[in-house]
Amino acid sequence: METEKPFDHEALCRSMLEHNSETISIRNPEIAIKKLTVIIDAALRLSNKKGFQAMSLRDLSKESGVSMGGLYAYFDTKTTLLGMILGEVTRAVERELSNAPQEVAQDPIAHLNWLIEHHIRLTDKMSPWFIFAFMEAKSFPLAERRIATQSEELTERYFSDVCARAHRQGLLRPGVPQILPMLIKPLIQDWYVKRPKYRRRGISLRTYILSVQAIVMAAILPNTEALAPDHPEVFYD
Amino acid sequence: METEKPFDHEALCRSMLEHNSETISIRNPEIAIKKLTVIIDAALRLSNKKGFQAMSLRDLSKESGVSMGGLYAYFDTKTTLLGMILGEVTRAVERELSNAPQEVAQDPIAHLNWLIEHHIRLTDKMSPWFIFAFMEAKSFPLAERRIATQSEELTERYFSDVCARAHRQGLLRPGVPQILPMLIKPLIQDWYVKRPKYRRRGISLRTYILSVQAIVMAAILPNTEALAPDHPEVFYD
DNA sequence: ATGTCAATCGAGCGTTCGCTCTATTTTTGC
DNA sequence: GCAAAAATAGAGCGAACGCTCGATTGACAT
Repeated sequence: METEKPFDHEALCRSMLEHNSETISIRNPEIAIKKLTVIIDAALRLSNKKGFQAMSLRDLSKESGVSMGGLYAYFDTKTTLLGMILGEVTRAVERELSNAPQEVAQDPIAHLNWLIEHHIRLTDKMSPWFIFAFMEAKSFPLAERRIATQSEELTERYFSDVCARAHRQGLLRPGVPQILPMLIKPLIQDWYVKRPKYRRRGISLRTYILSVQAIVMAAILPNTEALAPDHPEVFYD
Repeated sequence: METEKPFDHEALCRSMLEHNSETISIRNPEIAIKKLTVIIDAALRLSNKKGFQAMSLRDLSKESGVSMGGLYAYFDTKTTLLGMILGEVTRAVERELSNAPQEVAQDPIAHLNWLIEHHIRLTDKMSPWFIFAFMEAKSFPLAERRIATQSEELTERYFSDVCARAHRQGLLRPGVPQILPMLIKPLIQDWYVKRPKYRRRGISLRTYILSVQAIVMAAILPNTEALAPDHPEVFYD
């Protein structure tokens, strides 16, 4: 069973190897990256199907084609494997969302739309990773859960900072809920958390992004009429 | 102050007993309800802390104070226990959201606000149940997962029906995303999925409800300026 | 060819799992 | 007050778990 190749899976595993070199006992990086890719791929597939706890290492061995002993050359504990995947997700978010283009970052409204679009696109490309991080967060050991919480708060700060800047510049209409920045994340998350539903209904990634942007813009901008002249297919007629 | 308690665990467990009488071998209903309440209470506590799969029946026995053999008087399989809880959640949603007051149901906008408020309040009162259903949905066996999916679609239809009615009556502004009804659910879910965060920041239930309503109203109504004259504490100054 | 070491394997270890079953205690009917 | 019935307890069963480790393979320098 072969699934579609995710976004630069190999590059993610290379980064993963660098950040976990002390627990990975394989010396040859080429071999390590190739095999790590196979293992992580299988782990995400199995884990997202029936849960990380329910995935046994014998399942993982069978699905990846790597023996039990082979697996333990890449992690010393099942929990370590979990932490390795989580770490890669948080790194990706920080890497992708922190560097908005200069001309976008100057305008808070454009910046907010940029954050929404790129966050959704990132979670789309890395959806198995984000599904994993979201669903298994509660079973993390305390240390790893702290990291997850901080990552979540970082993401939210991107939104709240840009909203605060917009507010300071007088760009917000009256009556914008103070918790709006907290509610952007769940709007974004729904794309990968309930992805089969959107696929079933034929909702495209582009439509989804435009819709979330439209909702957030309607919530914060004074003049909402001028919003959606292009893209008529996205909206009620 | 006399409070009707439609949502306390005992009433839910009574309903649960009625709907699972064939798998529960206890004859005396009083005993059954009392003990079932203790068991379910413990099961939700343990399961929401570390996941249903990770909760062993020995854990559950210890936490609830009921012996292993005692537990199996109430379910024949661990999976059955999962299904019993899920069934009660779906029944509660259907029961609570299907009967809006006549005067509310006549106005689509008022109806939508009513649905938002009552859905959030329901999930608040039954939050351990909803957290359980949300987090463990993927580990359901196929049959139970079908039920969960149908329940999810039913909830969404409440929103999409009322939006369609509003649209037919010409109450929507131009540029309302067609997938907006799908995105109301995640806005509602965030209250219980990330409840500790909202508690940590001192966000009240009332503030949360008003905020979600404000965002949805801003997304669909032509004239959004008149929205939030009362409740100034909820919004940006 | 041979010695060396990284890479790989999978049977086996101790533990814990879901679940059962008999023994025991508590409640009920008269 | 005492059988009969209902409710409860927890040791025990086979299976599956996370994890280990000595045996085996493959690659390469000499």
